[in-house]
Amino acid sequence: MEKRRDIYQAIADPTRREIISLIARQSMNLNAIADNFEASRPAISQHIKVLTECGLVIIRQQGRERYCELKIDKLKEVTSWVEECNKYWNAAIDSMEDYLQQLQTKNKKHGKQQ
Amino acid sequence: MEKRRDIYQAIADPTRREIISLIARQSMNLNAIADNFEASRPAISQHIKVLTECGLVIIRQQGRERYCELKIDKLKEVTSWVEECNKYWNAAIDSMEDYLQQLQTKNKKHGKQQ
DNA sequence: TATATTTGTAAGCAAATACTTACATAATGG
DNA sequence: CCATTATGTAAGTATTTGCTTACAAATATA
Repeated sequence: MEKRRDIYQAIADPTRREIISLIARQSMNLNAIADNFEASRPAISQHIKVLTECGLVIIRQQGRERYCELKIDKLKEVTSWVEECNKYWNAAIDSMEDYLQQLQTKNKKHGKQQ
Repeated sequence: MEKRRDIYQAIADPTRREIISLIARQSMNLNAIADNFEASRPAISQHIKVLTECGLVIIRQQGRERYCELKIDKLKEVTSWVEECNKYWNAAIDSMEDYLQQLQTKNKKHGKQQ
C-alpha cells in the first residue's frame, strides 16, 4: 500500500482547501471542523487524514479531542514551485528581448527597417 | 457535462506540473513536449487540454503545429490563495501572543508566577 | 497528388477519489 | 459502571482520472 501523498494533491480538493483556510485562523477539533461542512463527519475525518499524511496538518490530542493545527510552512512549498516557474518564465522573456534587440541592431547595420 | 476545471486540480498531477515547468522556459509544440515524457502523445495531449481548459496554457497555431504557451499569471492565483491562508495564520498567531501577554500581566497583578 | 507529419479525439479500462452508512474504540462525566 | 462524546476505520459505491490503442483530420512536402 504505502500511499504517497503530496501537497498538490491535497489542495486539489475544494473541501480540503476550505479546511486549510479554516484552521489557518484557529486550531479546531475534528467535530468543530465538520460542523462547517455539509459532508458527513467521516468524510471530513478522511480529508484530515490526507492533510496529516502530507504534513499539512498535525494533530494535538487533548483528552478525547484532537486539535487540528495547520503547518503553514508546508503550504509554502507550493509557493516555491510557482516562484521557480516564474523565474524560468522571466528568464525566457529576458532572453527573448535580448534576441529581438540583437535582431534590430543587425537589421539597422544592413539598412533594413520594419 | 460541462466540466469545471480549476488550477488546483490541474497542478495536482505531477506530469502536468512538469509540463508547466517545461513551457515556462520556452513555448513548445505538442510533440516536442511529449518527447520529454514516457507517456504516449495522446496522454500528453489530454494533459494539455486540461491546462488550456483552466486557462493555464494557451495555444498558438502555426501551420500544423500548435505552440503551447504558459499563462504565468494564472499560476499566481495559487500563490494568492496561499498568501491569504498565511495572512489568517499570522493574524491568529498575533492574537494568541496578545492573549498570552494579557494573561501574564494579569498573573503578575495577582502575584502568580510560573 | 501521394505521403509524411502534427495533432485531436473516441473507446475501453484499471486505479484512485470522495462519499456514504455502520461499527469500533477510547475518554469523560454522572 | 453506564451513557455520552469524539473520533477512527471498514465496506460499498458512483464518479473521475490517467492511460492506452485506434482512427480521423488537417497541413506540409516530395
